[in-house]
Amino acid sequence: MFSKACEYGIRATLYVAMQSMEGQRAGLREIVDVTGTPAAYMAKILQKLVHAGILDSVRGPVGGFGISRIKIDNIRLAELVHTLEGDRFQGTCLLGKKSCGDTVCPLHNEFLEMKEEMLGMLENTSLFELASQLSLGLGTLKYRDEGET
Amino acid sequence: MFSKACEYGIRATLYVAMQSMEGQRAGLREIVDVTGTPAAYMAKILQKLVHAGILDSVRGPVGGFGISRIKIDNIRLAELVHTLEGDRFQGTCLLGKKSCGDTVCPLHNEFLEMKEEMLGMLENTSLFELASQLSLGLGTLKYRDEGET
DNA sequence: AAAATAAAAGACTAAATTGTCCTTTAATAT
DNA sequence: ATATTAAAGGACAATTTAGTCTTTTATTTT
Ligand code: FES
Ligand code: FES
Repeated sequence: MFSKACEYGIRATLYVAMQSMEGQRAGLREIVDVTGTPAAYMAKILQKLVHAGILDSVRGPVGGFGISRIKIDNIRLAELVHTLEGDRFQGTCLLGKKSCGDTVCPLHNEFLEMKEEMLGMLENTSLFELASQLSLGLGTLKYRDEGET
Repeated sequence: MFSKACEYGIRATLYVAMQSMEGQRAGLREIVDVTGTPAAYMAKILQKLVHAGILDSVRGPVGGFGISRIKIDNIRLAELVHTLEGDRFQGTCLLGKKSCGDTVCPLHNEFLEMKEEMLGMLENTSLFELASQLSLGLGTLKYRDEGET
């Protein structure tokens, strides 16, 4: 569904959001540990999120990544996905057309409703909703079936 | 959403189905022309579909690809996708877990309904439905925004 | 039987994605 | 000031996906 970069990025962002809500910064080491993802690769992804203005970072001791409460409330999954995947989920076609324009792919009609629902979901789900659930212990950020031998 | 191989494969299969319903075999040249896809790559994909028992093929003049009426009626999009993508869409997680098992990813709850709908759609949409629509002139197999300078 | 046709098969190249490593820069603490 | 810490940055390696090219095999036509 999503690229690895996007998966990792979502997981990291949610962890950072969770920590920021507790007034804590999250360091790379910590993020990588709690998500079980490749450190150097995650560093790149975090960098991208900082560049995009989604996360903020400070260097040095006591440094790490954070995200403001305003952003936690306002940033939607769609923005995260767009930052990490580009246009791949931006109002586009299931079968690879650039957009569902004038002429339409063979799956357009069958999947129209489903697609609207999915894009709506991405557009309406805030980081806050997701991070809150995580704080309540619903859901995990680290998967056994991934890396980590 | 889907890989190129899968996109191309779906488009090709639908064209072959359309032609088979008219009692015509479809050759690679023709398929490539009508879908606007890279010929040699499409050949690989068609081969895979033949191996999977979805399409049949005959060599030599008057040869080409076909699909039986029974298969047109019974094969669902899910089978096609599974053949061309492996398990990537097989009852699995939006965020990359192998399956929505005991512990669940942060998107599981929000997207559960949507995902069920999508998997249901893949499972319930037959080639016949899609090919019929194409025969009626609804939908296109060749995209301007793709290759083909 | 030969010539022509079209799929099968396999080896290969190109590009994108994923992942690693190593150096630099900024912040803090001693 | 200097040593330490942690992110930033860039160059690289590995893997996967996408795409090409060339030869072989099966079928049909002449
Ligand atoms: S044209 Fe393909 S989903 Fe709309
Ligand atoms: S666990 Fe991720 S969608 Fe179910």
